[in-house]
Formats: sequence, structure tokens, C-alpha cells
Amino acid sequence: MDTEKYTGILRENGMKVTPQRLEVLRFLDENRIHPTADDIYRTLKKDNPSLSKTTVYNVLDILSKYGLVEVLTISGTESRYDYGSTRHQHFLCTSCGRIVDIHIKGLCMDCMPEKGHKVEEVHGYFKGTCRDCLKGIGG
Amino acid sequence: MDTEKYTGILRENGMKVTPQRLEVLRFLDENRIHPTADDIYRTLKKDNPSLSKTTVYNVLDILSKYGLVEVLTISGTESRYDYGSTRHQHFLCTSCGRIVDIHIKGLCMDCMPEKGHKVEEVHGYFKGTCRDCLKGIGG
DNA sequence: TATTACATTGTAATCATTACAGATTAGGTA
DNA sequence: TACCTAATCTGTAATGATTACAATGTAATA
Ligand SMILES: [Mn+2]
Ligand SMILES: [Mn+2]
Ligand SMILES: [Zn+2]
Ligand SMILES: [Zn+2]
Repeated sequence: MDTEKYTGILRENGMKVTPQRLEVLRFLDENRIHPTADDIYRTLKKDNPSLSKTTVYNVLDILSKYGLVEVLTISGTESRYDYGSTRHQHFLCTSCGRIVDIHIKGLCMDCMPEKGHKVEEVHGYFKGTCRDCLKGIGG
Repeated sequence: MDTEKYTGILRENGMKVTPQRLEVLRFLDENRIHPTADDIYRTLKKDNPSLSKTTVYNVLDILSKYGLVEVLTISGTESRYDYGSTRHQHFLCTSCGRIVDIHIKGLCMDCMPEKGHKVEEVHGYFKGTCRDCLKGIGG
């Protein structure tokens, strides 16, 4: 179950290790689908019946505070969670609702010199119809 | 009160003209601060006591459906509304909560060729601390 | 002016997220 | 190993933005 991997990640970042944190972290690592808190909750609940949704929110909150997960607010109705990794952009399919990773250049921290604002995060996102939906095989 | 201007805009786009739509449109045009639905509601309510918040949502909904306003979902907690105009990006100040317009190049519809997705909207947004807050004069 | 489809209003419902208080536990210490 | 305690987890209730709905009002057309 590769518990050691996630235990190490939590320890290295100065977080206490709990079964709930390990499970959420593992889920995010193994399911790069930008899930909602409820997605995570419903899935993990099956094997962890005592899991509380509040705990899922708490874990996601601390993981994002420590920079391990990024919170996406593209859809407008609910937050999506993205497990760390390299900088990339996102494409929201308005047909199937999926969020697809996009890797493009042209977005950088140095893009806005003159204004004098201090940029801490750069997000690029796109909306449209994904390839699968265009082909009629989308969700 | 420049009613004719907004009457014309609504008519040209095939929408019925109502006092509520004129007021919301005028507010958005004259207050380019990316207000929330509640911002709009509270302000307009002063001079239009019978205004309903549902109406504000309805008007914003139809205006966005007709492409006159853009819905921003940067903050994650509430939608912000941006009156048409030219393509630009946004900067969310995590200190004062304001959303500032940013005009940069490097974002275009042609950025993602290989994936095969059909791009209908391109958004770029940034988070950080705005110039005013850096200077200690922010909200 | 009469008609009618559409818009507005107020209230209630929904849904994601947060607040809170009591029970549990991780990690340290003897 | 057996405690200790602050941190975490859990369940429930509260919050707040948004939406659903039904009754009332009105813009556009003839
Ligand atoms: Mn991603
Ligand atoms: Mn803007
Ligand atoms: Zn799709
Ligand atoms: Zn600021």
C-alpha cells in the first residue's frame, strides 16, 4: 500500500502522520483527476467507514497550506484539488465537466512588470470542449 | 442617466428592456470593480427598494449568456462579474480581496494545438499582493 | 387597449463549505 | 511499555452563495 512513501512526504513537511492524511494523499497521488472533496470522501469512505467529510476538508486544507496540493476554482461551484507536481495549466470541458492538464509555455511569473504587484501564483485555464467529447466519447 | 445607451445595448442583443436590466448593466459599466452579485444588489437596492436579489442573479445570468458579461470564479467563494470589453487577465489580491485588471500578452487561443481540444475561453489569473497593499494603503 | 409570453419578486430549498464541541489519537517522555 | 497532552477526527449544526418555484407584474406586439 506504499504507506512509507506518504508517511515520508508528511514527515518531511512537518505534518503529523494520520491514517486519514495518508489515505487522502495516496488518493490524490494515484488519481490525478482533480477530484472534489466529495469525490475523495465518497471513494475513501468505502474502505474507511468512520471517515468524516470534515476530516477530508481538514486534510485538504492543511495539505494546501503546506503547498502539497493546489486548489482549483475553475468550475465555480466547487473546489478541485490537484496533487503538487510541476507547473501546468488546466482545461475545463464544459460538456463532461472534466478538468484536463495542459502544458504550455507563455505563462510565467515575469509577465507583469510594470504594475508593481507581487505575484505569488500564476494560473492559466481554458474552457471549451475536450477531445473526447468532440469525438462523442466524452463522459 | 444615459438610459438610451443601455437600452440600445439590450435591444441590439435581442433582450427585453427592463428597468432592472438597465440598472445592473449601468452599474457594471460604471463600476469596473468585478463586483459580486451581492455588491450589485446592495448598491442598487438603495435607489430601487423593490429590487430582488433573485432578479440580480437572473439579469447577470442572461447578460452572461448573451456574452455581455464574463463570470469570474477566481476567489472560489463567490462569482465576480466583469462587463464585456477587451480580453484581459486578472490579479486577485489575497490581502484586500480586490481583483485588478491585467493586460499581458502570451495568452492566446492558439496556444494548445496538439491536444485536440476546442478552446472557447482563455483565462489567465494571478494571485498575490497588490501594489496598494504592498505600500500599506490597501483595503 | 388587450393579449401573452416573459420578467420580477419573495420565499424556500439546495449544496458546498465552515464552526464547533466532544471523543480519539499521534508522538513524545519517563 | 505506560502515560500525557496537544493535535486530530468525528458528527452535527450553522453559514452563505446560489437556485427553484409559484404568484404577480410588465414589455412588446398587434
Ligand atoms: Mn492539474
Ligand atoms: Mn476585468
Ligand atoms: Zn469533455
Ligand atoms: Zn490588495
